[in-house]
Amino acid sequence: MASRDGGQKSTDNDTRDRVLNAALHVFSERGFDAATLREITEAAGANIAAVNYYFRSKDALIREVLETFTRPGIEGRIAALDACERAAADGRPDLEDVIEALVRPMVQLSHDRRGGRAMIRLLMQTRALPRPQTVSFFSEELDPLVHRFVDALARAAPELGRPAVFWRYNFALGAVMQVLTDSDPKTRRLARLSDGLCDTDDDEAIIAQLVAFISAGFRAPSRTRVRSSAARVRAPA
Amino acid sequence: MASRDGGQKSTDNDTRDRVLNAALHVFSERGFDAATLREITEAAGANIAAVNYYFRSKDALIREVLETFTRPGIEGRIAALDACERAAADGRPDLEDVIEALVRPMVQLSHDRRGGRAMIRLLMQTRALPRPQTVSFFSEELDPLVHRFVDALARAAPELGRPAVFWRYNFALGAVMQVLTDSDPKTRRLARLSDGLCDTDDDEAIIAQLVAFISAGFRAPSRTRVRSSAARVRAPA
DNA sequence: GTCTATAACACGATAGAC
DNA sequence: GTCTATCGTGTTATAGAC
Repeated sequence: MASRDGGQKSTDNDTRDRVLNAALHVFSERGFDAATLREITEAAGANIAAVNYYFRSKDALIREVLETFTRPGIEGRIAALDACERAAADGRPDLEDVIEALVRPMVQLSHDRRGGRAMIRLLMQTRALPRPQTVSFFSEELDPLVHRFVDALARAAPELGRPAVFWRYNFALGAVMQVLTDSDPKTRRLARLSDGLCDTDDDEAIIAQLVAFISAGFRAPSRTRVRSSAARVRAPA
Repeated sequence: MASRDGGQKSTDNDTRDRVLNAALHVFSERGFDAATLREITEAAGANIAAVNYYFRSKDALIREVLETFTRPGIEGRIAALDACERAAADGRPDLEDVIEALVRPMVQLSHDRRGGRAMIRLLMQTRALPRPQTVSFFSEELDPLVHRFVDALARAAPELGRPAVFWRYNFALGAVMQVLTDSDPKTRRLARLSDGLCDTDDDEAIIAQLVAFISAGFRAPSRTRVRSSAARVRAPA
């Protein structure tokens, strides 16, 4: 896309990489709209015109940031899923293992100061504020991953119907994203609320809690719906 | 709740309400930064100067939108929690009931076209992109609610340690937010991914799935951490 | 490749007529 | 209360010197 012959870029371009990195961090902290190219290039120690030279526009820069930094997280989860499917010779992977394959790469990513944490923040933003471009990008990149996990989970919890697996995969993903968001050093909401009871810097603690919670959730029978009535209170519209 | 004499505004002001409503919707669809006062007033059928007349600035308008439209969701959950605590004479509320008190008001809100859905989107945005003003506002308004739920959940699941209750309350909240986001008519991600298997318009189905998943998660014993090792694959940084 | 200078435009805010 | 007109600022993007 940029220049060079083959199509991609040659990695020895210092300025381009510095801008790309700065863009990731500024975007993640200020949002795509509020972040300005001036902030980004300033943080990168580059000139404003550089972004127009290496990328074409702000939109193209956004796209490039997503494409560049999204890959590691996806590959991490694919690798982990591969591993735990290989470990299951009978084609019935262990439920805990599959869930850990989903959870661990994301949790570890969230503590990576070199871009992982910023990428997680960006992911949250694209979910909260869908733009045509980011939405299409993420669905292209992430949909296959979702289906792989849903398949694995369906095999690991065969008593569950396929719709239930879909629902619960989403619940699981939401649980992860929530806790990563609330563990963010920027806000530390969970640590503050729990008065320090929850150590949001302890990867293994987070993973252990998540795996325990989620796998129990997946083992719950699909409910045939008969409720006690007590909590049936209408929400004010 | 708005006001009358005490200092605020008299509710029979048409233009002000129209601007406030338009602001909610435009903010929720475009984000606080991208949304312009021109868009908002145009959508409200009002003049640009109106926002400066009734509110003081864009920032003040944001604040007012949050304060006005945040209340129903909070009150809904408080009312539901009150009800299920009253139903438990022995001070040990039913776990499913507490969880439904958390879940039902939010799910129902998300299908309210009159502002609830927009409010949910806004909530997601403030979580994904914390600004000083919204962060302080939400923590003032929502922290007490969190503590009430954590207390109730701790009584409903007495075998769980308090840290575990905090972790899992967050997991639960994340599960809800995720499924509400993916059920949003704007994106319909879950319906698309599941090829229609999940009916994201069916309140009761969503609630049933959520309650089953979350309560099972809360019933899982706090894990004493011994893992099988299979899925222990390092994520690429 | 990098920089300065600037074009072209949109924003929030407000003054002042009605 | 409502409107028009405009000010001052900051934005992306680019032309052109180095």
